[in-house]
Amino acid sequence: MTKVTILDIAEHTGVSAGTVDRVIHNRGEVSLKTREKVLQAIKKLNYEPDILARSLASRKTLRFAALLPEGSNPFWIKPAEGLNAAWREIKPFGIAFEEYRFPYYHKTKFYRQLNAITESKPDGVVIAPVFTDLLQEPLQKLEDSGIPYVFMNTQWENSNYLSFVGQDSMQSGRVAARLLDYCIPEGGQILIFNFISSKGVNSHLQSREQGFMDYFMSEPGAGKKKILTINANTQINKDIEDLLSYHLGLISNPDEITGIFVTNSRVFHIANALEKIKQANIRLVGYDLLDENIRHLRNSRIDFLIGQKPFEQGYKSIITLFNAIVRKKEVPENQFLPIDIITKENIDFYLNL
Amino acid sequence: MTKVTILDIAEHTGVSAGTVDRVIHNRGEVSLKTREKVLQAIKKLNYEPDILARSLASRKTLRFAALLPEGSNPFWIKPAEGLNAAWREIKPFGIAFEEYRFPYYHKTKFYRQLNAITESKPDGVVIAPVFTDLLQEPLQKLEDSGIPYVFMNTQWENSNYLSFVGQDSMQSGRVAARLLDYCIPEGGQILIFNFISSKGVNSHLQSREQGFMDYFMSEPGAGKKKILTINANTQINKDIEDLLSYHLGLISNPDEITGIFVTNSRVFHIANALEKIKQANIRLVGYDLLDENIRHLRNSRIDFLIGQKPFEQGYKSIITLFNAIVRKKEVPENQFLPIDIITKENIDFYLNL
DNA sequence: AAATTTTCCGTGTGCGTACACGAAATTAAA
DNA sequence: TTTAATTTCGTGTACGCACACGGAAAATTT
Repeated sequence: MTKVTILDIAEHTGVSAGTVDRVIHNRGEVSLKTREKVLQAIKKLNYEPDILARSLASRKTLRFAALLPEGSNPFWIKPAEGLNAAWREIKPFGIAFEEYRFPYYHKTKFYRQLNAITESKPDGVVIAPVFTDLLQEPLQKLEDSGIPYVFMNTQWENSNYLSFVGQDSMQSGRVAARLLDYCIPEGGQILIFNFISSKGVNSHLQSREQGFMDYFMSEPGAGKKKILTINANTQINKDIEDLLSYHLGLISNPDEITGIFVTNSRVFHIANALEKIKQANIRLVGYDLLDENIRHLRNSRIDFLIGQKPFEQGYKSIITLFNAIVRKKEVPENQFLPIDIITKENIDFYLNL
Repeated sequence: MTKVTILDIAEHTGVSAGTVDRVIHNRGEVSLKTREKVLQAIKKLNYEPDILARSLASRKTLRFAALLPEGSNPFWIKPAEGLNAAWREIKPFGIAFEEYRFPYYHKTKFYRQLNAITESKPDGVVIAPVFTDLLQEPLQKLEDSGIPYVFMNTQWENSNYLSFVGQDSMQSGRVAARLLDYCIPEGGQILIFNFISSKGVNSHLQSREQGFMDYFMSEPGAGKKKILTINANTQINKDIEDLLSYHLGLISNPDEITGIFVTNSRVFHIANALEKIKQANIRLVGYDLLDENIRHLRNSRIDFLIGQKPFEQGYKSIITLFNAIVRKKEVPENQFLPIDIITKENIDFYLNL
């Protein structure tokens, strides 16, 4: 039960190791006849190359690149850590890795960096496609060079990505809906709060909202709750407070609103505002384990956070490239990460994911 | 910025590769003076061995073993898959792996298998210590042989395990409590249902119950709910139905019980019984993604399941051995996996974890 | 001082694969 | 048929490390 090597199948075929190597790598210079014989022997002896010896002997180093926002945006710290953690593991296999960052809202630099990546001709790319308009052309250039790329966190349908690693946005909205539905009594009113931005991409916010609405449309018995949506284009505390006060005041009975769903990680702004305008007893659900959100979850001003496993998004993206390119495995087109429901009680176990 | 090899530090020290190799492996036959010089050079040049070349050159294969219940118990299928998935990844490094199984309730065979493992003198072991009494002695034999072992799923404090991979049972009880607390109105009554067994180990059931109770003791405003505990030593449908009917009947107002917490994966029994005795509108929380539980979650007879990431438990246990033994890394003493909160809406993303 | 032992160290080979180089075999051109 | 041009294949070396073997140097004994 010893390991089958390249020499075994050379012997078995009556040729030399070099020849076998040539057919394995499709490097030509082998007659069709012997080529067939070698291939048969490979199948028969069930040979599979030793990945260790392979990358030891191969002098060339593969280069991976990643395009993602700068760490100044707190959400993007974890994915970067995941990328690098995965890289450390595959580094011994002769993989180089370079990050290309851009300021979160800076569309121009995003495209510039993407082109820079294409020009550097890496062997694989991870992209967080924060901006999706005008993505067609630079992405096409990548594809023309035959460079595979993985989408991380956000998806861009109209393209031939190798794999997508992230969350099912619409379904995460349904999860949020379920939680609020359980938490608040019949007749309660629910607020959806969208922090939209003219500069960034908001498509996943829409998906989340839609999933949320879907739930209340389809779940039997849940339709009795009224739902109100606010789209806000501000992050200024005072504005948010006023906005909330106004909408809470609109309702005849101010106690009626009993739940708020914030469709992104800015939920801490709402928590702050609710505290300021002295509104307790409103269930609050939002996204992501930012420090400020964690704080509010711990002191119960936020009730649920939905986690996206940002670290794993990065980790898995790199591993996907590795599996596809080095191990030559099939990789799934979509890798949906779990939609984590996080409370004060279980948050400690999600902090590094 | 090229890679530092054993030859680089040999040159730098003025000795040969063989000598460097001897000090790296503490194989003696090196004078104290040159030994020091080599060690300094290693530090200075920041040398770290190439794990690929290392395991390629090393002829010896390490052997890992795992002790866990048979797959006839549905819970233990996933951990076994995780073990094997991890093994496939590290197999190229010359790792062999053997499973030792035992019938879930068969204490004698458990110990017999544990001793068999010890006698086979593996290089690392994963143990699911389902039975903890009398564990002292066979475990001591393992330790005397200097064989490191990882606890999977269950912990056994009184021992020098390398690492524990599993869930914080008590905290998971708190999570369950939080969920029921949110779901049911003030004045509602809650039932804790323990499926105890005279044959198996119940310690984590106790922890879960205690965490559950703790929550209601400490969380402000939550204490207003009455809590009742049932310990059942049966898995016969009729018995369970009678038991539930009886306790539901005990209460003056039968509608008062609005939540049931089942402390293990047998929650499907309760779901079945509730259906049989025509009790809807009772929130039900339990553990683990068994097929029957999933079914009930999907048709809303179970509201929340708490997931333990059984696949990852297996996966991480093997990887932990690998990191400790092959990569010679520090491994954390306790590796608590997330306490997943699972509903109908997000279950699809947890099925393989 | 020679003989013996002990300590210390260098050399060489192999792990399984990649790839360059050149030789042999085949085919095409003369 | 001879020679040149191609095609096809074998050999050798390298990747970074582990380990066996044996030899030189030092320490110890006669």
